[in-house]
This record gives sequence, structure tokens and C-alpha cells, in this order.
Amino acid sequence: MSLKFVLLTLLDRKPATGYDIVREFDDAIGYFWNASHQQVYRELGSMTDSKLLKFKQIKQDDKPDKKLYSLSITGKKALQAWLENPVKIQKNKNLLLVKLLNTNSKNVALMQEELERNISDSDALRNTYLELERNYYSPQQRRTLPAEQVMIYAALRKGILSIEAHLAWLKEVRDLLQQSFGG
Amino acid sequence: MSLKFVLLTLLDRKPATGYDIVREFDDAIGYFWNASHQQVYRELGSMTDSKLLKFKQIKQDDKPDKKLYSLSITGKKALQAWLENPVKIQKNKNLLLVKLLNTNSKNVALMQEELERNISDSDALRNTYLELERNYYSPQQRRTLPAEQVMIYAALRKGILSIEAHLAWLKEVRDLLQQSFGG
DNA sequence: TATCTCATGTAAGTGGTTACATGATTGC
DNA sequence: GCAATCATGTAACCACTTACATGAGATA
Repeated sequence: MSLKFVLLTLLDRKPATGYDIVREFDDAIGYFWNASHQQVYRELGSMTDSKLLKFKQIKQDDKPDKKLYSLSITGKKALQAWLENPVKIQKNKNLLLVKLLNTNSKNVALMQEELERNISDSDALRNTYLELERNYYSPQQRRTLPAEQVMIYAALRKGILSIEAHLAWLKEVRDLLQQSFGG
Repeated sequence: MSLKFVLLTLLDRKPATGYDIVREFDDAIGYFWNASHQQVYRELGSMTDSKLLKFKQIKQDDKPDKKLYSLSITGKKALQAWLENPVKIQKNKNLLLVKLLNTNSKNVALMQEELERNISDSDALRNTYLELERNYYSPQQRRTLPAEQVMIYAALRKGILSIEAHLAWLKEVRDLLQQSFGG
């Protein structure tokens, strides 16, 4: 149900092929949404069946044919209707926390390892995001950012703030473990 | 796949009925996991079929019969094996951001409304969490917290840090909108 | 000769939501 | 009399993942 609106949003901004969209998931917007190519192609198919999308078959000499999708009138209306509806707050399920709930005096070491791994992974991701920000959204670049790009920057900021909060939490948990079970 | 390990974790801590678990999702651990009663009962059934769980049928005079579930030996092994495997970093999909990507000069007002609604909802949730922390995890209470309760507190901290990061982001977005589209 | 990019799909299985369904007891 | 609590489930549908599958051209 959600992917449908993601695709409507992306295709409303710019017509694209399934392949293009998958690539966007892999890089540009991957830090707040992603979907496998299988899911994307299937969804594009079913949205076309239900008249939300149309496509042009484009022949290419050097590369395989492709289908360039865009919104139909029905699709535009569906998107507009969705925009006018409030979104619900989402709960994020946290498997790491489930794992940590199993902590006891016998397996603390295991949990501490897991925590350290998560801390360094998260830190690496944080650095990746911060580098993107430095490279593409310096204060100067931001001043001349076209309006339709602003929310792409907002997406990156969401990634940064989330990962930093996560990292801070991981470190708190490390301290809690230390205090309760010793190190 | 995830719910399975949540149930193993909860039932390893303490045998319970489907009903008990649903109630836990509604209150105690609802800020980091939840599942509908339908899902819980179905999963308990299929985990019993695959020998991860066993149950005792308990007759009650005043109330309906109930099934008290607990881990089988196989279940304990499955949980242990899972604990020894690293968890993957999870991406959180963000529908609000998808919506905001649709911002243009014609619908800024709509988006600003949505943002304000999210800000006040998030702020309310934040206050709920902070009150829980004040009531159940004051510094004194925390000093005498039994080890098996520590991660329950960690769960609450995760809720607090996440909602605060989200709130900070919402306010950043409000400013970005203001700067790019005027208010 | 092997891997990468472009480009599209099917099939099977698992995970999750929404709607429908029952029935006794307790409290207002 | 009505709603809430206790207690369990089925059925249909939608969302998502993993594995399987093809095939041409470009690059190393």
C-alpha cells in the first residue's frame, strides 16, 4: 500500500522506468526508502492494470527496450487524494532491542559484542551521510537549492538525525549493560 | 520472521497466553513492538506446529479456558542460535517524507498543516514517554532496577530518543519549508 | 573469458492487516 | 441494558523477500 504512493510520487516528479526507480532506491533516496526490483516491477504492473499509470514502450538500438511510466489522470487524482489525508505515526520495530531483552549474566559478552558491532556500523553509516551532506549540501549550495530539491535534502537530514539518535541510544545501552552486569 | 523471535523472547522470560502477549504489546512494550491479536494467535499456532512451543490447557471456572505457552527444547535452541547471529541494520521507511516530496508552491499550506499536526502528535507522544520515565524510572528506582528489567528501560529510552530526533527533524523541515516557499 | 550495466520479469513463501466471528463474566 | 474484559480463532487480502530466469552490449 505504501510503495504505491512512493511510485506515484516519484513518477509525478519525473517519468521513469522500473530500472530507474530501483537505481534511485539504491542511491539517491535509499536512506529513507527502498524496494527490490521484483517488488517495483510487480507494483508498476498492477498499478498499470488498475489505470493509475500508463507507459510508453521505447525502442533502443544498443540497449534493451524499456517502458517509460508516468501518471494517468486517475493516478494524479489518487495522489492528490492521498496528499489530503493525514499520515499516521509509524512505530518502528526494533529487532536489536528484542535481542537485548534476552540479556542475562551468561550472555552479556555476546550482547556487548553485538552492541559494539552496531555502534561501528552505525557510525560508518553516519559518516557516509555526513559526507553526502558536505559534498552536496554545503551552506552555499543550499542557498541556491531549487525548491523541488529541498525535500531530498530533508530526507538526508532525517537519515542523519535518526542515525545519530540511534547511535546515542546504543551508547546509553552500553553504559546500562556495564552498570548492571559489569564489564 | 521477526515476530517469531519476539514471541520466543517473551515466552522465554515468562510463559504466557496469547492474550497476555497482546496486552504486553498494548502497553509495556508497545513503544518498540506491536502485533495484532490475530497475528499473535496465528504465529503461536504455527510455532506450536513446528515444535518451537508447547502449551498447557488451563481450565478456569469463572473465565474461559486458556493456553499457557512456553518454549520447547527446540525453541530454546532456536532462540539461542538467533542470539548468536548478528542483526542487520534496519531502514525505516518514512511515509511522511514521501508525502513531503510532493511539496510545491500550490500545496505548501497543506504540507505545513500536516507538519504541525505531526509536531503536536509527536510532542504528545514524547510527553507520554517522559512521564513514564519519571514515574517508573527515577534515578532512585533505577539504582535498584533488577537486571532483567534493564532492557525494558532501554526500550523506553529508545522510544524517547527516537521521538525526540523525529521532532527535531520535523522542526527543521518546518524551517526549510518556510525558507523555500515562504509562509 | 568474466563481470558489470541495462532491462525485464515469474514463482514461492513469509509477514502483516482488516474484517468477521463467538461467548461468558463483570461493572456501571 | 450496554460496554468492557477475558479468551480464542478463521478468511481474505495486501506487502515484502528470496530465489530463479533471460539476454544483449560494454569493459577489464
